[in-house]
Amino acid sequence: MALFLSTHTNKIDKKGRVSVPARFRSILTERGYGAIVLFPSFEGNAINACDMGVMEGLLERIGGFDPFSEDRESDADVLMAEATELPIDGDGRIIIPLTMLEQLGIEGECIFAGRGDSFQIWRPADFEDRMKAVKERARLKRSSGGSLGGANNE
Amino acid sequence: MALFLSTHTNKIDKKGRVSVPARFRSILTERGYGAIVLFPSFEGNAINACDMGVMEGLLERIGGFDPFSEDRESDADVLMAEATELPIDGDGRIIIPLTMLEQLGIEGECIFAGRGDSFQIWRPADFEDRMKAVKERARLKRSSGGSLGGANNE
DNA sequence: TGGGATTACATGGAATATCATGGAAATATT
DNA sequence: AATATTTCCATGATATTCCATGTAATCCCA
Repeated sequence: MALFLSTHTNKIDKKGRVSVPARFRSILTERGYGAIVLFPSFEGNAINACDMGVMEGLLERIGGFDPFSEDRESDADVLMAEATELPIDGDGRIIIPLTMLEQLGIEGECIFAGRGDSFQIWRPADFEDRMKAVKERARLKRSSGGSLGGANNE
Repeated sequence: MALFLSTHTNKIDKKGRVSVPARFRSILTERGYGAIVLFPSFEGNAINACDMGVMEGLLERIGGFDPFSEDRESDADVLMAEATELPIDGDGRIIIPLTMLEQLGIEGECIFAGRGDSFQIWRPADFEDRMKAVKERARLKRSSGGSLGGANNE
C-alpha cells in the first residue's frame, strides 16, 4: 500500500482553505476515501490526519456503544468528539477548523508531514524545532548503539 | 460506515427547538432513520443519542422479553423506559423533552458531541469540564504506560 | 540533451448552495 | 375558544462549488 511520505508546505488563504498535497490526495483516493479525518495530537502541538478507515478500526477496538459499561475508554470518546471529518473539495482543498488552527498558532501556511499510514499538519516553526530535536536524539542513540531508532514512534 | 465525529454547539429557542447538526442528520439518513432516540447517560450528566437500530442491538444484547427469566437487568428496563424517540422536523430540528433539559440544567444552547456510533448532548459548561478531566486522566495514564495503543500517539 | 510545449498543481476570487435560527401560519388538543 | 404543537417560510451567516491564473513540473521531439 502506498504510504504518506515527505513534507509539503502549503498556504492557508483567508477563508481557511489549504490544498492537500496532490500525492497525499491520490493515496486517499487509492484507499477509497474522499475526505480526511483530523484530530489533535496527544501533545497538542500538531494535528493528526488519517482516513475514516482508521477511525472505524479504532471504534472497533474500544467496542461499540454500551451505556452500562464503564470500561469504554473515555479518552476514546474525547478523540471522537475532537475529530472532524473534512471533505476534500473539487480543487483538492480542505478547510481546517479555526479552533485547531488557533490552538496551534497556525497562520498563513502549514506543513503536511508524512507518517506512513497517516500524516500530520504542523505550524512550520514548530515542525522545524521538532525535526532538530528528533535528529539530535537519533544521533545520541546511534552513538550508544541503537537499532533503527526512529522507525516506530515519534 | 460514517461515524458521528466532532462537536457542535447549537441554540435552543424558546419553543425548545434545536437543530441537529447537519452532518449528524445526514449520517442518520444514510442509516435509514428519520428520528433519534434519547436517554439519560449512566452518569446522569449528559443525554445519550443514537438511532433506533442501535437500541435494537442493545436490547438484543441485554436479552429480549422472557416472562420466566429474572436475570434481565433492571437497568435495561429503566433505560428503555427513560428513552424517547424524537422525530426530526422538516428543518432538521428536534424538541428535547423539558424534563431532560431541566435535569441537566441545559438552557439556551447545548453541545452535540460525536462518539462514533452514537453521540451525546451536553450542557456546554459540563462538557468542557469533562473534556479537561479526561485529558488530564489520559495524560497521567500515559506517563505510566497507558492503553489505546499507538492510535493517539504523537 | 536542450528547450519549447503541455500538463499538473496550488492559489485567489466570485458565484452558489447549505445551514442554523427566528418568527408566522396552520393544525391539533383539551 | 384558548393553548399548545407542528409545519411553513424568511434570512443572515457560513460553507461549498465554480472558474481563472501564475508557476512549477513533466513531456516530447528535433
